[in-house]
Amino acid sequence: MEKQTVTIYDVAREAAVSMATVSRVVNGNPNVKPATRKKVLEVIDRLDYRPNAVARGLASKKTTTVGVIIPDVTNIYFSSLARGIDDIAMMYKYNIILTNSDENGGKEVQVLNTLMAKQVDGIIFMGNQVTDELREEFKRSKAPVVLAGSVDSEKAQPSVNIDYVAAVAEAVKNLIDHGNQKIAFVSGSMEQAINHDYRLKGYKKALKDAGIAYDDKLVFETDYTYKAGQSLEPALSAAGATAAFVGDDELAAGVMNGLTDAGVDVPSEFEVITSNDTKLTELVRPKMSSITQPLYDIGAVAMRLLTKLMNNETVEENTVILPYGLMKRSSTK
Amino acid sequence: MEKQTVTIYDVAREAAVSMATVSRVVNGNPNVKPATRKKVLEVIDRLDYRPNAVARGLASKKTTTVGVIIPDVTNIYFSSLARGIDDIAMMYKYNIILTNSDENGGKEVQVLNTLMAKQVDGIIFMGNQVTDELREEFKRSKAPVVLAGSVDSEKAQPSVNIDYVAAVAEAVKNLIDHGNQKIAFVSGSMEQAINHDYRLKGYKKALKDAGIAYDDKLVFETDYTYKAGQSLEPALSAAGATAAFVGDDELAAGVMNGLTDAGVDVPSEFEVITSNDTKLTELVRPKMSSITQPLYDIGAVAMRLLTKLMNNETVEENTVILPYGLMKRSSTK
DNA sequence: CGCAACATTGAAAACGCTTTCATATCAAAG
DNA sequence: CTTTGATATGAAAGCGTTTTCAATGTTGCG
Repeated sequence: MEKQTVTIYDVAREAAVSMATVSRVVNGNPNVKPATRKKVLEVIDRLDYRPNAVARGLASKKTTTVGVIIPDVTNIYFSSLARGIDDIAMMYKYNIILTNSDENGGKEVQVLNTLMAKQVDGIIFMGNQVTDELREEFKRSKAPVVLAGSVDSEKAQPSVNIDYVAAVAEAVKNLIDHGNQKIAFVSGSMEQAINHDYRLKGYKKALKDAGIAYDDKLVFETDYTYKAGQSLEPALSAAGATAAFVGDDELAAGVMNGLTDAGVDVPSEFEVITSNDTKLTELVRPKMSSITQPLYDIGAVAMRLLTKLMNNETVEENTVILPYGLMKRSSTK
Repeated sequence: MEKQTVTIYDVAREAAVSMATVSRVVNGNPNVKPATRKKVLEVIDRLDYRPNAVARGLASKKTTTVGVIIPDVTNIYFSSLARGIDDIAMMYKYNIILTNSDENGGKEVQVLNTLMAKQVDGIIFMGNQVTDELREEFKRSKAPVVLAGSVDSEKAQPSVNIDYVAAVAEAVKNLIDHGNQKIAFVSGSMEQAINHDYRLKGYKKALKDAGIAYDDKLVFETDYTYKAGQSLEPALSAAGATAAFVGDDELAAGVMNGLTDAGVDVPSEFEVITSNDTKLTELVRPKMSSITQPLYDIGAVAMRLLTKLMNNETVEENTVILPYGLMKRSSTK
């Protein structure tokens, strides 16, 4: 009892018009006599006709779906962006094919290829390591690609971000102003552009401005997990750090809880400032001070930018920088 | 300079074979002489041919993509399921079209329709309120639908869940065993089947078993947000509750922090147990005791079930119940 | 060597729509 | 009435595959 599908042809026959006319009314083409339109609409309603988007995609070469590559949906930072992306996408009648990449280069390339095979009209990429291979794929893609909350040292792709260098510098300066001399820099892999090309740069800048020598013993490269942060405490203390800038909220929560559990009081004995201003910052105690980012908007703006690109509209600026801020909560003095 | 796409026809011409043969090698059909296969493969490689999935979808009536309806990606409970779904989907060569519904019936119906228009091969639905309209749409869908971590009182759809009634009953019994007599039931909308048909039932059962009278003054219906939980404190105290079962982790974190901030000590003065065992339970202090659920697995199993359904394999049991547990952390005595 | 049986291949018809181009229709103008 | 310039409509050619069916090759065996 396979359900029978009604096609545009059925509608045409029943309404005694041509497929072309049905297509016109379905697509809102104005060149249809109102009476005809009405007649067709009635038949469509009666037969419960629903256009087949696949056929449409083949004929029109537009699928109204965009691919979204995300490191891990489970990471609030990225899922917040994703939410912004999806909302705007829906607003513009696009759908999202979402795939987790785990920031794994091989997987990313593979995913990118299947997205292209599926003829997505555009792609939003999140992930902070754009390998050469990936960059090549981006180039060969006929669908525009925009990076959201992610940077590429080559700056080849349109992207939406905040000014990470300035934001981190400001955050670290804040820590310095509180009298800290030994400030740890805790982040994910240094291979990621966002860490070595932006955050670390901001960190160094703040130190330099304050006349503090850079000491790579204070740089902790780990992964973006709660556990990783939690187990960092002994090392942090051993290095003599009295404060830390952390590149991810979950990681920061781990760091903070690890400290607290070890009897180090935050913020009186150790200050922590984090980067992404996700809801996690408010959940933990003490609440975490953070660089603030318009997470939802980064996604939303990236998607909006993508719609323009897909539409061949000229965009004034391919690299958009959204404003950041510093939110003082209770993990800093 | 529109990028030129190479089609199966180009490959056929260059390899001096028919499209049919190319199609065969692309699809791994064994009826091709090894020599021919090799020749075709070389041409494919040389021309960098990539099959157009849309055309393929039209011709084969299979798109290898499934639709996923999620209340909000930003909610860790659901994003954890989504992660399981995506991983298994990828394993079976499917892609995911992900859309947020905000549990809004109208939006859900609309989304469902566009998914069907896009000819998805199957659908995974998350959201705990299956309206009649939605149920109708499910029925008319020729793509199989499975509910993940979500229940429908009608039990019409295949689904993957835990035994909510038993789990909640056990959680509440635990609270009772600690000497609590006035236990609050805090959840989202009572219109959701999971709340009124399952959790509340479990709650009542536990009370009854312990000979405690049910008092609807202890039932707090709110929304699943941190803020909502946080602002519940005065009401909770006013009702004289000394413990609470909460239906969502973020909400529970709010409840707990609200209590703590108001000077009520958890767990000595007030115990809290939550439902979803997401990472949040470990982030907050005190860590939250929770019903444990195999979140990732719920998604994974749902997707696996869906693959079977899409494949017309006979499945022994449409309604799968995964095991739950109780994890004692520090928000209960 | 001849033929059955099977392995390979190709031609062409779908798949369900959009879009171009030509034809028809029609109201207003001459 | 004819002519003209829209305005409406239809025919048919794609879009890039899969798939069916028939045709052709090939092999083994008597």
